[in-house]
Amino acid sequence: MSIAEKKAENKVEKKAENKPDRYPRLPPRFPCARLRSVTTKKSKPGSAKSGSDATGHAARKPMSLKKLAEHLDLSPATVSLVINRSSVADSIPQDTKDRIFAAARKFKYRPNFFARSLRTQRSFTIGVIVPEVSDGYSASVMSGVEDYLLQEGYFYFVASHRHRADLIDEYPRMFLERSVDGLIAVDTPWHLNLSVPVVTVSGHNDVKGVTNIVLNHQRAAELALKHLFHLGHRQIAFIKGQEFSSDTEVRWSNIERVAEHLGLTIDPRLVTQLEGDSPSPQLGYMATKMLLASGEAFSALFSFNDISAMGAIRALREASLHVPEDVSVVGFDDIQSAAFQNPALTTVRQPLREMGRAAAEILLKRINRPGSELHDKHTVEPQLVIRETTGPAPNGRRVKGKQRR
Amino acid sequence: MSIAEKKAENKVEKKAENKPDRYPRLPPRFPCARLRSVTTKKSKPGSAKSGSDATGHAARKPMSLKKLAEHLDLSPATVSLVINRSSVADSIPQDTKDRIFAAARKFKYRPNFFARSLRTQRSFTIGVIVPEVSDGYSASVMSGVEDYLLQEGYFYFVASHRHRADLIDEYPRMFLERSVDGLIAVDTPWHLNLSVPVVTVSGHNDVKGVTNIVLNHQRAAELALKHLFHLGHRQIAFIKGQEFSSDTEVRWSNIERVAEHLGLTIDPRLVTQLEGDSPSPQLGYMATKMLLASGEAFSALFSFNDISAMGAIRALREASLHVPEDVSVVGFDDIQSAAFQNPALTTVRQPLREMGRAAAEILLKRINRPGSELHDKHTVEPQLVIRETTGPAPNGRRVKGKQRR
DNA sequence: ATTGTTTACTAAATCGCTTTTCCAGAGATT
DNA sequence: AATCTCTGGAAAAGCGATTTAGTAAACAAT
Repeated sequence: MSIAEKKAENKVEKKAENKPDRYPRLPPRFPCARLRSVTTKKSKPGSAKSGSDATGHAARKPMSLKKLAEHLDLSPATVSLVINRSSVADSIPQDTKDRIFAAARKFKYRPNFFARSLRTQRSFTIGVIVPEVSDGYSASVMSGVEDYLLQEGYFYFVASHRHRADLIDEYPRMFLERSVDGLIAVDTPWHLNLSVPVVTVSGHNDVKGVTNIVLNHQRAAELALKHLFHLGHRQIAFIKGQEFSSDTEVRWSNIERVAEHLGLTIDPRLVTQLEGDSPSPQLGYMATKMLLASGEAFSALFSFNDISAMGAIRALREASLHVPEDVSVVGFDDIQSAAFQNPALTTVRQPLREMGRAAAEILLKRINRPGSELHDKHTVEPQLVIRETTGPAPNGRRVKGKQRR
Repeated sequence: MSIAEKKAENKVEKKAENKPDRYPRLPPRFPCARLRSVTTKKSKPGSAKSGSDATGHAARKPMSLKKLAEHLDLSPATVSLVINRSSVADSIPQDTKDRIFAAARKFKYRPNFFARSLRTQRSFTIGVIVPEVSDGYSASVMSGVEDYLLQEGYFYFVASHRHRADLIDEYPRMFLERSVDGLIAVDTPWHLNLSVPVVTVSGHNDVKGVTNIVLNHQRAAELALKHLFHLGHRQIAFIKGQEFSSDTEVRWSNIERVAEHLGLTIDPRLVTQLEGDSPSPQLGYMATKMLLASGEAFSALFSFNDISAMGAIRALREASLHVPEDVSVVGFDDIQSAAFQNPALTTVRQPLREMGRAAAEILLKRINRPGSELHDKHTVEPQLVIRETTGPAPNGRRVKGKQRR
């Protein structure tokens, strides 16, 4: 056959151009998306020209497997097998492999993602659904998710449902249509039992097949309430999370339980709830206004999150109450700016980034080892960060209003 | 032919099952990703079972075009043409079309995304590159981007480069490998000239083929400086943005220009810069410490963003300086919590969400009408939000330290 | 009766890759 | 000499669509 002859030619050629630079390292089975997979070696980021040329050229005629094989006088099958480091290619001499890698590198060959995904039924993409990207909570979690995902060669889609029930239903379907390999739902009520692995962050519904990453809420409640209790606070007000927030219920029931253990009675008149889905402190401000309007006395306030605590503090100040002299305030989350509030916010820290990372890690594990037994819960620990918004309860343990009982 | 016979049969069948519910509306050419495209009609979100069944079933055997065609006794070509509302299908009787839509609906047919993208070379996906997802600036912009994108049936990938030059180079390439239809770069220096449309938000490099969405920085500088000037401030300190932040330079040069117009001289000793890429107020705190350590007098401080302004205020307070009595502070961005600082922050608002939306809109326009002339700049207007951190300059126009000149 | 024109579809060629199956030749073994 | 086992690779069947270039049948017009 003429192929044999041509191959001989090629071998000569090959020796001439046999540069020692190897084909970029690829992951075991799926080269596409790894970091640094095909770095152009010395293009200075500063030089617009090099970028322009490099990509302009590559984009004009993206090398296909077939053309590459043709050029090498090999079949596409062989090239594919070698490039994917299939064990079937074990019998192929290093020589040939080197030629293949060299050519791939030379022509900047990159497998077409769609073709590949079409064949393999894998997208190396996962879907992340959050209430709102620009919300600090979701964003922190996503940051952790991304961290792990990109490192593992996965990309992710994001969709914000903004608490619209129809979207909470719709987006997962759309993700599925796009053939994501898995889903992460952040702070989103979850009911669906999908055909791909799902991990939630702060999801509390027990749906079979989904893993929930959750905070140890009992511990969180203990940290906050014991802290206040030891400072002498007995009349404690609470701002619960919004109805739709998936942590609201669990958090609250744990607070109730811990309060009982401590012998603290929770006055229902000192409990309010955030209403509305704005990510601004406004909601906490409103809730606190209501608390104050009720005329009930309280010396401490435990708010659902830091953002609402900020609003609460403003409301207190407007009522001429000093924090923490008159009222102590404890937030939740420990967002970046908590430490820089005036006064700096005492808060219960959630390791949001770590939770995101864990979610991604567990998800990929489930995707890649479908057999492994799945734990339906992964718990992380909160941490109390004491700053300036909490202090000893004022004498008489209340700030104003009539004394109860 | 037997096909004709079978068709006749089918027509009878059709009349029997001809429900008036139409196949979900599809976009002109590409049905896949539109919102609400295939909503299951009355599955209550609350019912786990319905979700489970619906998707469990659909996932088991996703209907393919071929099988659908087979079932209809038509060729895949016909079905495809009809479903995509191709004009070639104009000659097909409404009757048949209805049958097709009905069947598609009945079997929940959804075209395989990869197969389709493979053929059409379009992914209906765009890549968004940001410094860091969990940074408020990026997140707000992304929120706007997402808004428009999802509404138009596009999805997006996110990647955070965290200011690593190699990633700034790498991620766009990875996006390209994934065949995104376009790219949005947020607050990221941009040099590449890619084969797909690119829009930057706050990018200031003139790369041909990329559209920059930018703030009117001259106006922003005017708003802030005139405000301070009219309050009597003459010794104004500045915190510039980080070296790597793409707005830093433009913002600063505009401040210089406007200051000159106003007859304000900027004392180089009153200019510091944020260092490090933490998204916390810490950076502004450090910068202000240095400002204070220099011993130079100033009665106002214009900070690069709200986050750093928070840190600055804390540093000032620690130095026993009152805001705004001793020093007025102006931030930038108007993030959600700015209004809830204590005191509430005066700041220059950037319409970040709108900028993101505009970026997405312009990008899609360029993707879908490649011919249209492209404007390389789209400017949006800032707005001064006066709150509590600015006030009249103290007598003598300085707070402490030796008087200059 | 022949020639257009519609009408209503279909065949078949991709898109670019993966992967199983097969196969020819070389060397080793019986 | 016949059989076996490696080696080194090729063929081909998909994956699930899109889309161009037809084509048979029906009808109309000349």
